[in-house]
Amino acid sequence: MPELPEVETIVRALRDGGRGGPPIIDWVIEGARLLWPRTLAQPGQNEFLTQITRQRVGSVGRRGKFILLNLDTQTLLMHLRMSGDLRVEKSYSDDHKILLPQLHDRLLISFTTEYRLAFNDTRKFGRVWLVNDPSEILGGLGPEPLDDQFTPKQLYERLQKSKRQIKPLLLDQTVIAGLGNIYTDESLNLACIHPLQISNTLAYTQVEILWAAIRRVLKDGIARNGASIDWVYRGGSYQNQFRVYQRTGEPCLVCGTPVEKLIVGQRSTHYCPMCQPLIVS
DNA sequence: CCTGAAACCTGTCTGC
DNA sequence: TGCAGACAGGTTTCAG
Repeated sequence: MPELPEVETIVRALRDGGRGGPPIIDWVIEGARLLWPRTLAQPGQNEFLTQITRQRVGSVGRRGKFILLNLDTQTLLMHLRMSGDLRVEKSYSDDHKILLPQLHDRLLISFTTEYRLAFNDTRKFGRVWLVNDPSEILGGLGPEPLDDQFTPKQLYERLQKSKRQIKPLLLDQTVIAGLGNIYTDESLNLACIHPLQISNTLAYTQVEILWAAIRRVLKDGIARNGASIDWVYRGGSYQNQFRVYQRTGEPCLVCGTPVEKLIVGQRSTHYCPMCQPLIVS
């Protein structure tokens, strides 16, 4: 499911309330139930359950597609991968019975507030880490695209360093953090760049346009609470703004040419062959 | 260094 | 109706 805008939407809901649940800031963890052991990447199950108990949620953050719960002495990192989602809900029914986990719940973290955080993940690709130093997991990530620190020059230098196709490069989280298949296709279309264009052939002007396109698309995605596709993600309406993603055969909104699809790096890739020509030099 | 394929999983949709 | 196959918002690992 989630790329940067969907993860940001979830993070804001944990912080401020929303998506059906109250904020979890300042809540104290009472315990945890691991329903699918492989969801826990680090540490072992016993250490995890012991260490997380009685820690307070000081703040909630995001880095790329990672969700960060900053606890008293440690950080809980969560990555939703393809089909993960979080719910904040009551642990008990009105007659004080513990509510059963929902289908595909993989981890339940209960708070002393009688609420719990459910990590739900149909495809079981999602992972959580409880670590002392988050940089051990997040250290390799590229820049945050919406940060003030992130400049066109910075993007240009990274693209110049590589001769890879631009689409797989933008999906590489060590190059730039947070883009996934949807927002990469949308960014490249907005910037009029072919997904197979070799990154170091892009002129600085084009990279400036791409930089602006990436930020525009991500900000619009956040403004609409992300995109809901198929059965996976709750809320979000950015799917109604798609310019090319999943619009194969439909007319380009700019020139009317049918949107084409090809496979790049094993990922479906949607683009307008007229607006996004491959420039061979 | 780069690309492509496979693996990790379950569910949905399409076409025969 | 049933079933095989393709495909899905991500990442890692391995072969060439």
